[in-house]
Amino acid sequence: MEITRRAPIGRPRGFDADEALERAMLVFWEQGYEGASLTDLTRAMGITRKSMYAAFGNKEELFRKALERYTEGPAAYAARALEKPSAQEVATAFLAGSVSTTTRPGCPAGCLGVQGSLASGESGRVAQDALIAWRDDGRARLRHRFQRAVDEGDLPPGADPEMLARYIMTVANGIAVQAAGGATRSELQQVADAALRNWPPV
Amino acid sequence: MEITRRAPIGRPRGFDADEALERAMLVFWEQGYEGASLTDLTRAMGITRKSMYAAFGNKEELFRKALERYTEGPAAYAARALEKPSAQEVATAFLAGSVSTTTRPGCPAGCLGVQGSLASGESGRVAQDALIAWRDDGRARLRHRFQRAVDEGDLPPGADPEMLARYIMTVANGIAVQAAGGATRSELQQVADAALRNWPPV
DNA sequence: GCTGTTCTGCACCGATCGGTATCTAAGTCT
DNA sequence: AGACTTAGATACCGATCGGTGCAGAACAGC
Repeated sequence: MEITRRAPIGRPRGFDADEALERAMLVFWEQGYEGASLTDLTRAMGITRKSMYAAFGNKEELFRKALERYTEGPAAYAARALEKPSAQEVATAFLAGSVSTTTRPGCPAGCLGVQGSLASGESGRVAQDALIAWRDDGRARLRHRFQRAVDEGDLPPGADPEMLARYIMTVANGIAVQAAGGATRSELQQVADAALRNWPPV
Repeated sequence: MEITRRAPIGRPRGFDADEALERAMLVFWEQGYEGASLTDLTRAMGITRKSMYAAFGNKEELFRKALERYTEGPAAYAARALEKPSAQEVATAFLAGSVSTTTRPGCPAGCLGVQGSLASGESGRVAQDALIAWRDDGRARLRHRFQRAVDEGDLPPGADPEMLARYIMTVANGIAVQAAGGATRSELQQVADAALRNWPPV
């Protein structure tokens, strides 16, 4: 079989799909899944409903793709934090990234992974479940990282990676809620610092 | 002028308004403001749209009244916590109440004051603002209580009531998000305990 | 050129949204 | 009894919801 890598047949689309997805992500971030209508979304994306459906499937698929983009964009601080050399640095960077992303000027306040669909009616259930899985995934990565830290002696043998991961994720979620309510970056960084003051020593 | 306290004139309503409001609160709690349609609400309340409008005004007013009921019902742990004799006990009771209310069997998981309308489109802005004010109020009460504790020597003179209040509220908000994602009561109580381990000593 | 394929713009779909008009039933008042 | 007031049921309102059908425009390969 022969795989050809040519220009796609047919009329090329007249918009940048990446740019459109970025705009959609911002609308979901600010208004949540149910609060963002197709009219809001396509207006921000600068395309028609038909083009959106052709390029992204439907509203649920668009949300999923916006969430992926969020993970690799504004929420990339999480992956970077996990690569820090010590558990203490992981936790510190994770919370600092959470503070800075939820209070970034020019972006919606808060976290898409929290306020995108925290509670919803039937129509938003898919988005809600996607975000629960997203947060669970983040927590699992923290847990594995802390388990590794225990194995490597970076955390004391009695440390509980499961609980520590949930603790950090809980504080990050709380920071997101506070940011959505208008808390400032410095106020939240103080909170993050306080939350780490009892971090288990080596 | 003479004020008469008689039975109201006209046909008496055929439903218990308190009971109906309780049911509406549960729907808002589970589905959020925008996710709860009038059909969902009135079906759960067991009354018609017309009766709901006559008794409660409109959807926004119904939400506000449901939030009041939530404050005096499921969220009454907050007021009780503020009356504890020491700041340490206030913080401990506040977080324990938050854990137990957000994970109560038979009630929706999470906190109405968080997931009721964390992010929304234009139509949910009123509810969103009401919840921001609700959380701000709770935080202000904690701050005043902690300020009193500083004045009374219950907290060290260097303690920052503003920051401590925001810290406790942030952890409580995070607990609510975690509960909405299915975290169990014992898991969250561990998190609450961890969050208090660095509480400023006397 | 022509044909095939895909994108765009617009009108439109049925369903549901929050909210109401109308009529009748069920009470209190004089 | 009869006037008055309010609750309840039904049907309905215009607007908006997520999602499509259709005709024409813009590209590829031939």
